[in-house]
Amino acid sequence: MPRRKGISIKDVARESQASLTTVSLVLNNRDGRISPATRERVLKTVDRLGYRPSRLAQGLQAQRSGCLAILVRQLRHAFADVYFGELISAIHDFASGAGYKILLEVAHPDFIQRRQHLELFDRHFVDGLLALGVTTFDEYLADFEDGSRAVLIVNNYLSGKKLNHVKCDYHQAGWIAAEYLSRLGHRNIGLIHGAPEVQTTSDLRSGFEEGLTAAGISLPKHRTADGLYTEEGGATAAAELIQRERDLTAILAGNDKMAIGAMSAIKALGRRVPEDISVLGCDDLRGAEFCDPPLTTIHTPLYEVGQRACERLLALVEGKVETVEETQPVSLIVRKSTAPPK
Amino acid sequence: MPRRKGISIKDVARESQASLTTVSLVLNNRDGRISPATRERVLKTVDRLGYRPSRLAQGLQAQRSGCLAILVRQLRHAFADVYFGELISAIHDFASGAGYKILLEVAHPDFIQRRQHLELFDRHFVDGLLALGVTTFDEYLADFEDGSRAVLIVNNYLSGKKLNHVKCDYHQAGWIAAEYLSRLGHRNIGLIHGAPEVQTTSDLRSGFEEGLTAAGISLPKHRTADGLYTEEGGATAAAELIQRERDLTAILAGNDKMAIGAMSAIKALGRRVPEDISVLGCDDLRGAEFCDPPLTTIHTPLYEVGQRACERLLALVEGKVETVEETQPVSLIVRKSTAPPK
DNA sequence: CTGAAAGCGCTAACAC
DNA sequence: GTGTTAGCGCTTTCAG
Repeated sequence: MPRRKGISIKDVARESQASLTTVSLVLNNRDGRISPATRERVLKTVDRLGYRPSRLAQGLQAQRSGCLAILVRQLRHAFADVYFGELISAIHDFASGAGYKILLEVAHPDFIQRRQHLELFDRHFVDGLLALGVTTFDEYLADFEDGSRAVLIVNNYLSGKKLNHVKCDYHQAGWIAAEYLSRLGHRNIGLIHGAPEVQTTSDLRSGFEEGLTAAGISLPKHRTADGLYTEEGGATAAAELIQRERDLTAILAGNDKMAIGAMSAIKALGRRVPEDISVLGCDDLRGAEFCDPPLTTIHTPLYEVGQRACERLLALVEGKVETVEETQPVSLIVRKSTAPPK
Repeated sequence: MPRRKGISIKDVARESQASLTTVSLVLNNRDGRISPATRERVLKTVDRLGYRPSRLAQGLQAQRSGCLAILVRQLRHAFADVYFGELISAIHDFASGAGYKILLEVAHPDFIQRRQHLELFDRHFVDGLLALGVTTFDEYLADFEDGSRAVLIVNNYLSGKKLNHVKCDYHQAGWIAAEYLSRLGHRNIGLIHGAPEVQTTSDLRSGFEEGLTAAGISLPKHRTADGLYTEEGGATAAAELIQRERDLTAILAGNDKMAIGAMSAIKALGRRVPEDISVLGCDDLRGAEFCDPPLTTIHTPLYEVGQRACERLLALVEGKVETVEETQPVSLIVRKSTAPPK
């Protein structure tokens, strides 16, 4: 295999009868002082030789790599998850628009134990890091509390830890859900929540409970179940809730996946959605629209959160801001999976 | 935000009373010639200072970045696709085991037009590239035919182009499907195929046709339909096939997604799977096992293909091989969605 | 056994 | 306007 020759700035300088400096100045548009003729000559040569400055050398000089890391929680098939996929797409789009590359990392135990999350910065692999799927178990994140490295948690946060984040308002989501279902006339309402180690799970739940309380409705423990944020988990949880309380008329699920699982379980039990039981999701990811019946859900602006997270991270990287703590509003999308109780 | 100080090899040399060379030799285990005492002293200092060599400087010196790119076809939510997710996970796992980082890129038109696929190499962003979701439309890949850059197509290929690849044997998959369905006794068999611009689509189809022919069965055009590789597409295609030929007793779908879509359409039309119509998938991704009924499918070893692709790419990067053209065997996984015709 | 010095490719003071 | 030079952090001859 014929290896690339490797054209350097020296070659351009020689071939265009100019010095290294001149070439560099032209290429970096610091050419207020360069004569148009020279400029032209240099650019022609660059083009002819197909010269491209080495990022390695530029990075060494500038002490930055031009890369950002996406650190994803270790989950089976993390990269095959629509939720993460949506965020990754958003981040990638924004980053590449800003001239940054994206490095993919998975926070498996070995990665953490070898302190690679720090090495990423200290060895100049990346200039910043976005953490996805963060939970309270992720104690390594405390290493970033000193703010010496540009790190930002995407669509989550850790209560009590001083860590940058951009997220949706899950407390508001819970409140909106409670208000909507109670206003439809539901009284016996269940909750299928996600993994408790995820901070936003608690937020959704507390918002939901507060909203229900405001409407004079309680959420006893037997009307809640863990759906593990998966479809199968949602199905199991729904079946359990119905078994525990046969006159349940509505269910809020902590994400769309669990809502879809819940709907299939409800149908399998011979009940109808929404005639017998209303199901309300949360996320509004692709799929929510196309399931049967189309899912009423709380729209969390994930793509926007991903983009905004990336934008704010770059502000951190460039030292333009010290701290980022942002919460984006959510909204209700009414489709066909909810109705007044019979 | 207090920025990192940046400890360099110089600091270690000074603090440990040794020269740059000595420190470097110790760190790279080229220390046959270093006295144990010095060695110890250096390592202590490295540890105390928390020194980590800069990848930028090392890379500049070695003329390699230690990164590999995954270039994914531009699709809506490419990163949210189980198929790509499985491959990306496999590649990431292998690469990080081998000390390489993964860079994520999407082959959108702008990326190609700016020839960033070449820039990735020429600017030393990456040492190698894996292309996912390749189609015959991807003409930019011809730029890699000269073999000067380490590039490998994952689970596909381009007929007529001299490009490295590691893939599953989709021709065999088609043949196995034909043999299995015909042996069950089916004669009126339909095919829901994927996008024709994907080479493996043709392979599956030709293998299927050859297998059917060998069993004395034909596959007229009206028994085939495009399912776009999506669930909705599979559903639409199945409905159409059944409408065209009411005594169809079996369907092969080009991937599991389309098979699952087909099953839901069949059930929606009041037919049963497998009693009325058998459905056979291809992929055996998570989901195939858990749908209703569990899907009989052709298992394509995607995780293994991803790992192998990465391994072979590294061999290309390191100049150990010139060419890679590998095809992995597939196998039939019988579950509950197929049965003899009534 | 250890160190001085060159050089990877680039940028940016600082001359001229 | 343009060129010389030092230096980013590291590895690697080559001397001692």
